[in-house]
Amino acid sequence: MTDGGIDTRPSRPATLHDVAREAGVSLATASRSINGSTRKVNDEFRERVLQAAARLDYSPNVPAQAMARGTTTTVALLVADIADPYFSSIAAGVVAEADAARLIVTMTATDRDAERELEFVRALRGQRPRVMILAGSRPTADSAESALGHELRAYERAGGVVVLIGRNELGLRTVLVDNAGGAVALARALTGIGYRRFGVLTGSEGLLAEVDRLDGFRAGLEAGGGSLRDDDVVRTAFTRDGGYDGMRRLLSRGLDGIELVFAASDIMAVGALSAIRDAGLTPGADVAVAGFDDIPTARDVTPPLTTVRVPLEALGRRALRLALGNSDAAARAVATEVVLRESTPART
Amino acid sequence: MTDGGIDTRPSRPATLHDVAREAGVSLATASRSINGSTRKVNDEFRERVLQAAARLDYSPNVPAQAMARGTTTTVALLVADIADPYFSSIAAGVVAEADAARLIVTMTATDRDAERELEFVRALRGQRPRVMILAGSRPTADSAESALGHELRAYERAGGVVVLIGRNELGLRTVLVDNAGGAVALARALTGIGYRRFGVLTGSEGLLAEVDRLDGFRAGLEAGGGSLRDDDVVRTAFTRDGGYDGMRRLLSRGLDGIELVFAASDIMAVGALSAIRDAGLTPGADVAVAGFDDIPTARDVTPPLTTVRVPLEALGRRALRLALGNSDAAARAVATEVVLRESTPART
DNA sequence: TACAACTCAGGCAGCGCTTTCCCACAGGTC
DNA sequence: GACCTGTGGGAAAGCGCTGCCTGAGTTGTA
Repeated sequence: MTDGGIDTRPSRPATLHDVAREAGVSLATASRSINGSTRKVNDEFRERVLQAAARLDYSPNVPAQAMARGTTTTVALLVADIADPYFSSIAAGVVAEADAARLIVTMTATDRDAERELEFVRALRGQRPRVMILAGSRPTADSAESALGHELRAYERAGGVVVLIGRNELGLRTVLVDNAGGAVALARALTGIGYRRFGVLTGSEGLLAEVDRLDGFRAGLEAGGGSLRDDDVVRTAFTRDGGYDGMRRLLSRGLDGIELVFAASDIMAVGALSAIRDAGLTPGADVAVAGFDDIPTARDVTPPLTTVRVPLEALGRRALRLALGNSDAAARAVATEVVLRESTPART
Repeated sequence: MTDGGIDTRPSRPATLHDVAREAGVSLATASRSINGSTRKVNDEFRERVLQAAARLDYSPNVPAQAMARGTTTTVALLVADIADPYFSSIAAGVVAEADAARLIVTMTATDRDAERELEFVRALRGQRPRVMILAGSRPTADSAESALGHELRAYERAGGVVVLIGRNELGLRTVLVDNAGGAVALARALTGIGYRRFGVLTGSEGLLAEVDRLDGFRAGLEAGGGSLRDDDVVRTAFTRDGGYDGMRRLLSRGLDGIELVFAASDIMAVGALSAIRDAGLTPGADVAVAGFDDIPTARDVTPPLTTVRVPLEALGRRALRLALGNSDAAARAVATEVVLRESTPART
């Protein structure tokens, strides 16, 4: 870490006070020059201040500014799992939008643990973020629920704004995905290309997304003339391995006429594809598969996966816009779009 | 947003002062009770303070604490692209480790733009984070380089610590990946199962990772008796589409005896697989493909991709540990591991 | 009884910044 | 020339918290 002749002793960072002294002006003038207030500052003074700041490598102390101004420039984002493409895409959207608003994003993972989520909300509240965004659907009712609600309400009462993504509770601002509509459209598209007998892999936690997708799919089948028997609905974990296991269960029990398996998320569908292949069958040809979300991988598996595109990054952007008071972001659920690919070849 | 009978007027959040008054103790005692200092506090007093805090929904103002204490609890993380599994995995590691150290992570994306990176470093410096982590290799030399170095050095001089992931410049702390070693091992493994004639898809930006992987692969081939002609090395974008294009170039030019194409990253390899398939060939059988990184998708494509595993999350954890002064994290480059899968069937 | 030695609550001075408020001065008007 | 108005720099009061310092009260010892 040595640096030649340059002085590397840890010295305290330059303060505005230092800059003011160096420029030979008052603290107030220095402040006004650097961050530009409503007040005007003589050009020559400003120039002097700016040069002094550059000379001292001055960088305004954000916490101090926050305190003096009584407001921060922070957005807190709470997701279930950062490495999950679903959430990292949302995060990318939030960050991009925050960027445009010159806000900075702090990010934390709950690991899908309601206890941790509560704990983090509590801790994050202390940061006095302007906005708190919670992504990731959770079971509709649980013990930590009321505590979470209490915490979030206290935060809002103190002037914060919270936005929920993909869940609708507690009377808070929400960005919803049109899961039901997408599932309806998917079912109709599939019946439209000749499928009649279906199976479903869905989660077992009662998440909002799970329920809406299954209900929507059912409704769409009804409209399109497809059929789904209750015991062809397999409940399993909402993960790749869950999809694999669920599909295996279906296969070992005997497909019994099922032509297409709808997995309630793409990662489950990916697991299902592997299970089909491991059983010696060819996905698409022997049994078709469709998913939901359109994660990037969906294009890259073989056969490419039919799915419903959820504009994840847009979801993140919209959440922040909504928080910042952009009312058109408050519109109805984010639209989804059916994407037919080779995992569901047309049946003629 | 209405709330029944409860008062929802935005009121200023409770301060420690309020809590102290409510509990009938001094500010100092309230502070000591809530955050626990070296000083002891009478149990009864503490209890009273804690209850008052709960009653008022008190949440300590972190920026104010930061200022009073003269130190924050923030880690700033700068990555190229949050939605990229490579970076989101690293981020997950950083966040997990930060969590353990009760630090919170702020995250920003540079979009692979050196200008933006510089701008962000400047802005982040103002947050006075304890640690700054920059992930994502960049061309070794460019115009913004010296400015970036200046900024980072100023930050370190003021007591911060910066860690670079996957790049080694400016004499800063670094977490390095053993790209060369992994590539050597991969080449030997591939020659070991019978491959002799190779092609390579690599990036065109001169990134450290690109260079090391290619050099290592060459060295491994030499040792293992494989051959790689200079004009069988295709330089293209370090992305999925770059991989697709590069492979197509190779195919349309004629494979000319190439048995296996090594793509310098998994996403490029995924693109290459698609290109091969689109050309009517079967990846694995007609031409083998290997990648690098072992992103989750690598298992899910068909055929599953042979690659070199880079423990991305561990990389993130290690970066933070290193920053926090855990010296064993300063050890040598993070080891990588060859993972042979069906995209490179043994040639007998 | 007197005094030393502790213990621990409370007072208060900052931390680095923004933002009134005050005031000096320049320019304009009658 | 007296007065008003507008402009813009500087002094100073906080923002919410921590941590040093003071000093009151308690216990122990001679």
